[in-house]
Amino acid sequence: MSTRPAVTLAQRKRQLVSDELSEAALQLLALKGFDGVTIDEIAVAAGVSKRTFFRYFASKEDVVVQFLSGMGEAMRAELAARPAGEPPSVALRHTVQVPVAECADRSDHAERALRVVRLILRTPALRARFLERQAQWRDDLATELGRRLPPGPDTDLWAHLAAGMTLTAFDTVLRRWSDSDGTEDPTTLTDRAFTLLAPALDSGQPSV
Amino acid sequence: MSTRPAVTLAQRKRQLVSDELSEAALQLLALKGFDGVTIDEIAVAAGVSKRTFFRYFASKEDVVVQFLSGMGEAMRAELAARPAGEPPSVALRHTVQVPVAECADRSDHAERALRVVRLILRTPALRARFLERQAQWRDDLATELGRRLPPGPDTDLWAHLAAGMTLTAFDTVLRRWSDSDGTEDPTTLTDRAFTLLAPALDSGQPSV
DNA sequence: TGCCGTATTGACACTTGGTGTCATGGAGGG
DNA sequence: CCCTCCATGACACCAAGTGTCAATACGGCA
Repeated sequence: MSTRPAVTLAQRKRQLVSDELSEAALQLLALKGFDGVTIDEIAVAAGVSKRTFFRYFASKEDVVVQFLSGMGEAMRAELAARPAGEPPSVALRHTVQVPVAECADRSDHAERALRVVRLILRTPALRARFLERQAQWRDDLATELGRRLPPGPDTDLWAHLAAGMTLTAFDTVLRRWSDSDGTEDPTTLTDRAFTLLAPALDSGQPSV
Repeated sequence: MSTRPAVTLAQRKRQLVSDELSEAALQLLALKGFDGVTIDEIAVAAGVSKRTFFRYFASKEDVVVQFLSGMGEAMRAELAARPAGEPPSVALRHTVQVPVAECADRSDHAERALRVVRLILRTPALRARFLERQAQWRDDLATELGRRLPPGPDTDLWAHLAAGMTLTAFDTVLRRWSDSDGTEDPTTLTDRAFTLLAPALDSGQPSV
């Protein structure tokens, strides 16, 4: 066959185990709550040993949070791709819409996302990890925003605040979406949020 | 003697143990890092058993985070005390200045605060707990803001976003203060941040 | 003064999260 | 056919928390 497959069999096997673990964990956690499930249970359910679990995930929180891992990079990439002349409020709104759209579309994937988000928001340990991850995204967005601006004394401060407002909007939308059990449309919610934020995002830029 | 002292001897003893524990923990954690200190060490240093430690603090993180526990309530109270007619940006700026002022004043208390904040910001587990606590404060500020506004369809959304912006400003100021080793003045930093946020805080209120 | 209910504590055992180490076994390459 | 690499499981181990129980000290009361 192909002498040099783009993805080796070992890699696919690894992915398979990871998926199995993820699946088992989400199933059990949603069913019995975060503290009601031990890692041994998850590992056994996935047909591996506890030690192997920790070769795929750094912690119990990690299984859940890694489910949303792509969002940060997706947002950063979207922001980087927005045209330079675009007003910040528009660029950032589109940035947030990227992960939000994943929740908005009506598919089994979206339904699973709702379950995960609900689990995160109502479990303090998970919520804490999620916020930590958000803080990381905030820094990434801030540096990306810094690239779009002429350097000035308040540029860095403004970038961090703007990134913070953006993530605040994201977090708020996510919570309302979760609390409403997915009935509220996160896309229009995001638009409304950015209407409120726009004055600061667009006119608040430092005047040297 | 007084037949019914306002604070009993038992209560004072409890406070004493708590202080001793806090002191020992902060000392050791700042010295050897969060993961470099076991709870046994802290307990022994304070002259109690590990079991007693957990009767005063829920977790290792809790010792540190509880050090800042007053801030949330102080902010909520300050916001509640601001005059009703005051523009949101002014009221919220003063709200943030309350905890910031504790860092700004040049005293041994402020120096200790700097050590604690630095420890929190550079320790992922502590940072996560701190963000969790901030999320709580955000909800509190949001409900307090809701009281100042006429009820409308976007009032709740606006309140959460405004509270989020406020806490973002707080977090950003804290980080710059910590990164600059306390040389940057957090008070003026806060003022600058709210100058940037004011357009959204004051004009962004929902029109029905 | 002597007794009793209550709160604090230390000791101990136990569960669970998380890590280091090693031996095994299977897949693929020469 | 052998050799190397990598994933895995088994095991021991540490540290975070928690439940339980006995001892002790405090405060009220007769």
